Amino acid sequence: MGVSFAVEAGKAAYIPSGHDYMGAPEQLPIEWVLQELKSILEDADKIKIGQNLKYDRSVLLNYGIELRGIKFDTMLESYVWNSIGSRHNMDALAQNYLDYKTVTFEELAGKGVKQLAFNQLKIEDAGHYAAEDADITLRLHEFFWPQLENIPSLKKVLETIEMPLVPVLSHIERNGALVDANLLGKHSIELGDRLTQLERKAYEIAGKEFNLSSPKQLGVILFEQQKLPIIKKTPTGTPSTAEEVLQELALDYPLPKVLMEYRGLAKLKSTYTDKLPLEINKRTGRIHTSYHQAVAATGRLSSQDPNLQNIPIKSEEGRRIRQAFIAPQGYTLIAADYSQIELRIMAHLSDDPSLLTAFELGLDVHRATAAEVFGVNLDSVTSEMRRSAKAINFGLIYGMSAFGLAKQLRIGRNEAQQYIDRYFERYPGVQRYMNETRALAHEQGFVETIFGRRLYLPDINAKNKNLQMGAERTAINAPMQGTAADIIKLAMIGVDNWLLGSNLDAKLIMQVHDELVLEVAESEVEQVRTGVIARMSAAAQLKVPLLVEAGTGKNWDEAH
DNA sequence: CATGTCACG
DNA sequence: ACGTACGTGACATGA
Repeated sequence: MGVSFAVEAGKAAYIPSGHDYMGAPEQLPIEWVLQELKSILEDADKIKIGQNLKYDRSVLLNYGIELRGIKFDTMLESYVWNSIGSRHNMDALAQNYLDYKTVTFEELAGKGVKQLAFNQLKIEDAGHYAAEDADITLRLHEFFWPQLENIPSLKKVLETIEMPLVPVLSHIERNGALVDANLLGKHSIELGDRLTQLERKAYEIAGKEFNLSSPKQLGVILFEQQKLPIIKKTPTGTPSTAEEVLQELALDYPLPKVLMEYRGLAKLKSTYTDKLPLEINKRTGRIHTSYHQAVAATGRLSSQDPNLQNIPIKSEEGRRIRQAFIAPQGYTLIAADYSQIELRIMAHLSDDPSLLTAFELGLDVHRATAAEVFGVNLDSVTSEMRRSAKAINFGLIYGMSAFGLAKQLRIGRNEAQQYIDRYFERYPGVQRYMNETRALAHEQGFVETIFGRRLYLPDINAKNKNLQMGAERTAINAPMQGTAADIIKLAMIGVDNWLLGSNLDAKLIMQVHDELVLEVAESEVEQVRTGVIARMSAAAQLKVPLLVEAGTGKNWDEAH
């Protein structure tokens, strides 16, 4: 509809172009406006400041303009400055940091079905709104940047991680992923049949029909009609019908087992096999998610519309959904993921000799932990011991309690405590690191990743002990989860820039926290695989090697 | 729009 | 006595 900009705080301009309400004045054609601006927008030496520039970059690219010189993004400045202080949309930032109330789009255009489109807004109104956006963005930059410059680690996170990542994410979003809608359609029909059967079975056991997808109706059947024991309550005090409850009830009663199967399949159908085909872009024939760079407090990305970071994998049925993510004719998918990256980061941070040695020797770390905790040789570790050790390792990353471990492993609390005690005896460095991290969090009110990204913990000294303990768990977890996020972001920048500067027919199409997925011409698979592994492994120099495993295949499941 | 549930790392 | 593992996003239900 138009372009707004500002070069000096307090002054801004709007060039209207596409407004077409009754009586709208004649305007410059957008193609002409952009042609005139093209040389500035594409000049890498003319620095650009914006709010969520990934979006602007993409819009401009639709008009054949490659936005260069993306130097500062106020959304990301805010996120690096304080990832949880506020939401990072411009209206909130203006309110929080400039004490300025912006005109919201709703105030201008109304809301609901009667809301006006932007091209229906009076040029005077639109002009004020759009110019204010530009002005406020510039003022926000002038607020954030001097403060970020004062904290070198934050400046570095912004300049070497978040800003260079913007075009990379834009590339991935625009590349999109190819999905076989036909295959998903067949899967949907099959799931539908199985759900109908399960429904019948449930009605038979219950003696009447009810909506299996309604926790409320289900609660009546289970706890009032069938009088099954209440194992857990939801936060509102109603009896819970969650998976773990059903699992326990299933030991003694027939209906919960049917419900568990129903829920699992219904989730796959409603969220994935039915919906993903609808997300395929008509023009490109591919699925284009949006990656959000300023949502997760720890530094991770999130994926939305659709979320491609929670595509099923754990069940056989789930893997069939991954099989629908395919490579086009002549291409292959590569899925490269970091092996145990958070535990490796824990080894690095804690400097624990046993943990460092385990990774240096390339041991199966859960097996090694089991050997230590249960006092046996590596060769004598049973699968049960390994399972327990794995739960302990994950628990440590999450800042677990004996209670949590006991629940996870379905063992007594005392036994769980013994496991933990034994672990800390064998890995004293880890215990020291955990204690130091908690103390530091209390002292300074935030924790940091290896790269200096901060996570503030407003509840770390709260009177409410639950809040405080929650903040302590976050304090333990955030440096590991956040450092892993920093590392893969650096790897993405390295991989994307390498591919762009090469003649390789290969592109990034997805990121799933510790995994990158690429679509590569068949003839170049080995070259790209080697290059990706090298760049992911070299994204950071830790005291332990960063192991990357990369598989290939015609679909995402096969590539794992 | 809140709630409960469940998919992923 | 109570609540207790970290981080997300999407769906169906029902008020």
